[in-house]
Amino acid sequence: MPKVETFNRDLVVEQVTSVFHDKGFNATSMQDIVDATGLNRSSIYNSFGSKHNLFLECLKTYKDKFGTILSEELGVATNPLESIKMIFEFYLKEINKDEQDKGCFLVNCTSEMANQDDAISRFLCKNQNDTLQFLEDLVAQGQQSNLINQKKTAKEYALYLYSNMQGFRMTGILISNKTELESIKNTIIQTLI
Amino acid sequence: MPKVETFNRDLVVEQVTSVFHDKGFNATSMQDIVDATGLNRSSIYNSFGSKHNLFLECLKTYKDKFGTILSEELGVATNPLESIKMIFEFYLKEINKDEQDKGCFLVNCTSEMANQDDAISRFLCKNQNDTLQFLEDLVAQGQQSNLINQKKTAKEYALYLYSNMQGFRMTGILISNKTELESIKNTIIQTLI
DNA sequence: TTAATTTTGAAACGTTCATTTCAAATAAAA
DNA sequence: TTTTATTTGAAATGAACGTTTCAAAATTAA
Repeated sequence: MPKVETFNRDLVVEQVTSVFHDKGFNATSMQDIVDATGLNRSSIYNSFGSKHNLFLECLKTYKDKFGTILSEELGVATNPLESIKMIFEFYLKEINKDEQDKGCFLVNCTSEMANQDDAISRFLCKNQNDTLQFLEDLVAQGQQSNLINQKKTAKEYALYLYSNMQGFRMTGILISNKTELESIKNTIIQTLI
Repeated sequence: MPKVETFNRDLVVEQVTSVFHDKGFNATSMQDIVDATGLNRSSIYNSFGSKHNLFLECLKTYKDKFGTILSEELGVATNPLESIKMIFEFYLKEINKDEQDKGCFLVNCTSEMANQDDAISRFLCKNQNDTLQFLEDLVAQGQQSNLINQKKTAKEYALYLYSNMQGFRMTGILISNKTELESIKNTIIQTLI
């Protein structure tokens, strides 16, 4: 029967994601991917189909991993407002970790490909809607317990927070000053209180 | 003496900007640029030097044009808070005009190239600092006239607004609903009052 | 141990890339 | 009108692109 894939698929996806995240889809060549993984071209095509397909898999894995880590972190939150704070603190940590100022893979992908590639666009839209729903639930709970003001509806605050998440990630590309970024985070939260 | 350029440089830059804005730097080929302008390759190289140089010129022109139009619009503002509101209303109009959901050329460029290209990065940083200073001045004036609260310093609010400008432009790529976008704008302003 | 099936390595595929070349066309200065 | 400097058009440059090919190597069920 068949010889089986010898490489670690998860590891390969992680290595490729790192390249895509750094350079974007279009600036990343198949040669870059070969170099980053040490795999042969034919192994990559055999296992992933195409550069585009490989990119999509990286994107999905990144989103899942990101979501999982975030969920874990939010587990210790004592209330919904605390959860929202922790989301931005999580982003802040991500920005500080990001020494090459690559920004968020998902945000970059939106900027580069949302208007060019239907499959990517659908994925990003779905991800966006999930995030908005998640935020709306959090805000609604926060408003019920009077931790978050009622000047706006939960849905409106969800949109506001989502927009700020993207802006925060973008801002982190050119601004690395921790104090400045923390100030932005605090100002965003101030709106809800 | 010399034969003189027959084409309209401003028009050409505008045509090329449109392509770069739509597809980004890396996905735009020299052939795309030839097609968009109707010029010959050698004319382009003769007049602009390289794809990279042409891109930089487009970026600078975009920024200048953008800044000029915005300044004109802000001319009718009755006070600093009104000016800030109008900035976001201007962005809102830009998003609504943007039927192909291309997003902001400058934001997209930050996402695609800030961590890859020193010349571009320097330009973007300078532009960012100018914008931050402009916002800080506006906020400071607004605080002096008690139109904007003093929960945060002018500099902190400038950073917050800058981050929101980027987020707003990013959000506009995937969200086209005018009401939702307007709600985001209002929530951002609410923070200052 | 053999047969069946897949993954691999290395090379090649045709296409497109950004850029260059250079003679011909052009236009203003002399 | 001639000279001089420059822009053009068309073609070519070599390198890099994403993808395919195919025989050889590898693995496991029979």
